[in-house]
Amino acid sequence: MKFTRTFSDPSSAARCGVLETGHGTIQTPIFMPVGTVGSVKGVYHRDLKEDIGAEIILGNTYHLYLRPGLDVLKAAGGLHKFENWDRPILTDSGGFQVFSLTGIRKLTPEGCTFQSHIDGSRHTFTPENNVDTQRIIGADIMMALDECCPGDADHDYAAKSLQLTKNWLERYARRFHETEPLYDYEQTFFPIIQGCTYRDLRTEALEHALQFADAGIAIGGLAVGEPTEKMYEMLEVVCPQLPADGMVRYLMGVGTPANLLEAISRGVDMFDCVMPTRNGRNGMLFTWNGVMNMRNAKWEEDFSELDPSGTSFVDHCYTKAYLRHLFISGEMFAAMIASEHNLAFYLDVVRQARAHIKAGDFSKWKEETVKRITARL
RNA sequence: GUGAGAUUAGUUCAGUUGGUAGAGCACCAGAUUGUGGUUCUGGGUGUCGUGGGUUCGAGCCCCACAUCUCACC
Repeated sequence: MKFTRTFSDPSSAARCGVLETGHGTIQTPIFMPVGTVGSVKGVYHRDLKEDIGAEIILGNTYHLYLRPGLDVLKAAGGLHKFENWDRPILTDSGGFQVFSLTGIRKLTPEGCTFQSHIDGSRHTFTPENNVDTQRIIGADIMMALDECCPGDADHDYAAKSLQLTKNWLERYARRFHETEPLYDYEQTFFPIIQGCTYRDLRTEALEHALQFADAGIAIGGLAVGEPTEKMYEMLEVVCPQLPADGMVRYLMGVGTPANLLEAISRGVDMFDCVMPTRNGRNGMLFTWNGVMNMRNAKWEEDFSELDPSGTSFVDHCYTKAYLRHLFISGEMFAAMIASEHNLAFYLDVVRQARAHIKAGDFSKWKEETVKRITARL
């Protein structure tokens, strides 16, 4: 895997680049739709490619390990074949799920044990078996197993948590280099920088993680309860200390469209977030002119097209009133339309960002755009 | 036609010895950041069927009427 920086914005840390994978190249900055269990909920793969323009999607190791399970994934020949997606896939290790979603989990020197949210069965993730699992899934980009430290943790907790993440990273890297891909394309893995909101810990984390990084590195443990300004501050601490060339920067789990633009201006290249799909399923639409809650009564008789400036076909063939009706009626079609629109919008946001970085007017454009897209309609 | 029961929020219903009413769902609004097709937070939106009566005071007690349900001629 190879990352090449192609353009840099003169007035900010924003940059463009190209990430080459075994399933094609990715233009950065990029947003990656989340497809936890092998499906971007409610969206056809055809639309992901042709309408939305997704260049890479996510899968989740925790969820896929529990269901359908490794036997099925192995028999299918990996996740790409299983879900019929021929572009790159990135898998989260499942560390976030194990630490944030499951109440019942226990840390051991070996790894972490947890109970399945499906049937309560007990399982253990270790850095070693996590590598093996992501080999079977066949992700182009595998994520290291880490502990996602809460945003409000004190320094003592965050420091101990970081030690665990560092130890697991070393073991993860060792296993990764001892093993080979199971399928006929290259795999790489990204280390994850933790350290909560503490400058010293973030610096310690990135210096350690860089020893194990190949073409990319992730910034984790942000947008997990800390103020947004703290998140930006941490990006300003971390990004300048990363190599300018050859290493793509992935901010995990972020965020709102405004978060994306602010992070891009601070040097981030890759994003993923459940917000366009999850919030979309709940009636929230993101647009260039602001955010709409499609459940609101004010759309009841608004027969204008969904989003006149939208790039998706759904923006022009359905009306606001119709989508509100579908949401109020609990129709699954509502979730499908909203997901399609939001993902198309997110991909349009990073597409426009790339264009403005290349045009050299990114900072000015970002300031104006953030004001527009954060309005409430 | 006779008898019994019922009538309170959009809906299903609660409402103590009489002190101008409250739950679920729905609805309205807000949250949601490495996805448990969610979850959470806030909001009561009312001519207590109608008209009288008793009472300092009636959703509650009394009378009449209306409507609905059931049973019986």
